[in-house]
Amino acid sequence: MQSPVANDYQLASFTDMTTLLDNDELLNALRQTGARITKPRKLIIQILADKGDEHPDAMEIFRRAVRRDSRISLPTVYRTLKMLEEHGAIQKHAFVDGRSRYEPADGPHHDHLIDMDTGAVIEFQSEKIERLQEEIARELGYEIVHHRLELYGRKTKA
Amino acid sequence: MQSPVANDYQLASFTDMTTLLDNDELLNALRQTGARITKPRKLIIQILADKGDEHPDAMEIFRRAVRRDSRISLPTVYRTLKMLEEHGAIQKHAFVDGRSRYEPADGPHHDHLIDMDTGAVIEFQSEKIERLQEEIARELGYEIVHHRLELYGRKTKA
DNA sequence: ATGCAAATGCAAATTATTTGCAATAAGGAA
DNA sequence: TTCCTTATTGCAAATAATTTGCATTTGCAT
Ligand SMILES: [Mn+2]
Ligand SMILES: [Mn+2]
Ligand SMILES: [Zn+2]
Ligand SMILES: [Zn+2]
Repeated sequence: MQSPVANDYQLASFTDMTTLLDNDELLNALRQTGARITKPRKLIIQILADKGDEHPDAMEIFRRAVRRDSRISLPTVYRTLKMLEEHGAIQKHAFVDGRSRYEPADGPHHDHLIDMDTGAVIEFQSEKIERLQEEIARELGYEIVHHRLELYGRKTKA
Repeated sequence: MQSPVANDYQLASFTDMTTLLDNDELLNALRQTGARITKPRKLIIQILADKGDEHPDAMEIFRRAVRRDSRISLPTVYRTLKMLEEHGAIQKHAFVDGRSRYEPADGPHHDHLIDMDTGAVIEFQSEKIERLQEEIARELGYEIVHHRLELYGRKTKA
């Protein structure tokens, strides 16, 4: 089962810094930019930090938020997500299914494998692939600003 | 300028089979499925086969079609594109900019590098990356059905 | 406590794509 | 060729995700 050479990739399960996002680190940073720390914002940030099922979309975040404060609105969820993304605190992914999904931007870079049957999102990282991408871009005369790598597949049966 | 080892990737400029798509091959295949070869369909297939600027979106295809027959409609363009995609004759890509873009599905697999300044789409292929993807999926217990790899970057200055 | 700009909620707008439906036309039969 | 059936079309309206206008509320510096 173990390959002769060290594995290139690894499952992206980082150290559990569950509460890193909502801890005042971010709130203070936001305050610094002149942004106001409102109740809806704190709530949304908390929800994103709660590593439940990963990569929720805006509607799912909205649902979870409503549970805790029914006065929140969907536009505010979108506005807050955009703000957090511009601040670099979260990342937005658009998988093939339409909606955008979000995740905290702490932890190292990784890409995704989507289970086509269950919708599950599995994270992985491959230094080799990252390097090859850089190399390819460089030889084409380009500098990569960002990239998108998604594998869509099904569990191997048996 | 040439690297010491053979290049893994290569620019995806295949043999120029410009008229492969619209030649009766496809039309007959479609006829076989019971589909009718209508004027709008022939037109759209021609447009896709005319390798002009690559990866046009539905609206662009619609514009080009209107030039040759002003009676065509946008829904018909979408319907025809969907049909061709289901038939495997074309591929649909959704880059970060929203709209979906289409290209004939002849030629070998390749991925894309998008010039963030000009919007230009550069094709490339890397056997190594493809292999690594397979390997990663396999070790995670998955079989890849399809994938998406897009590099977004800018021309290296100087 | 006050005041004001930033943020919110609601309704309406956007954008890309899809769908309902009556009219048209493809193409096999006669 | 002409007929006939039914797939396909064009148009208008519907979707679905996300965004925006605006009057009202709220954070927070004074
Ligand atoms: Mn992730
Ligand atoms: Mn291509
Ligand atoms: Zn990556
Ligand atoms: Zn590929």
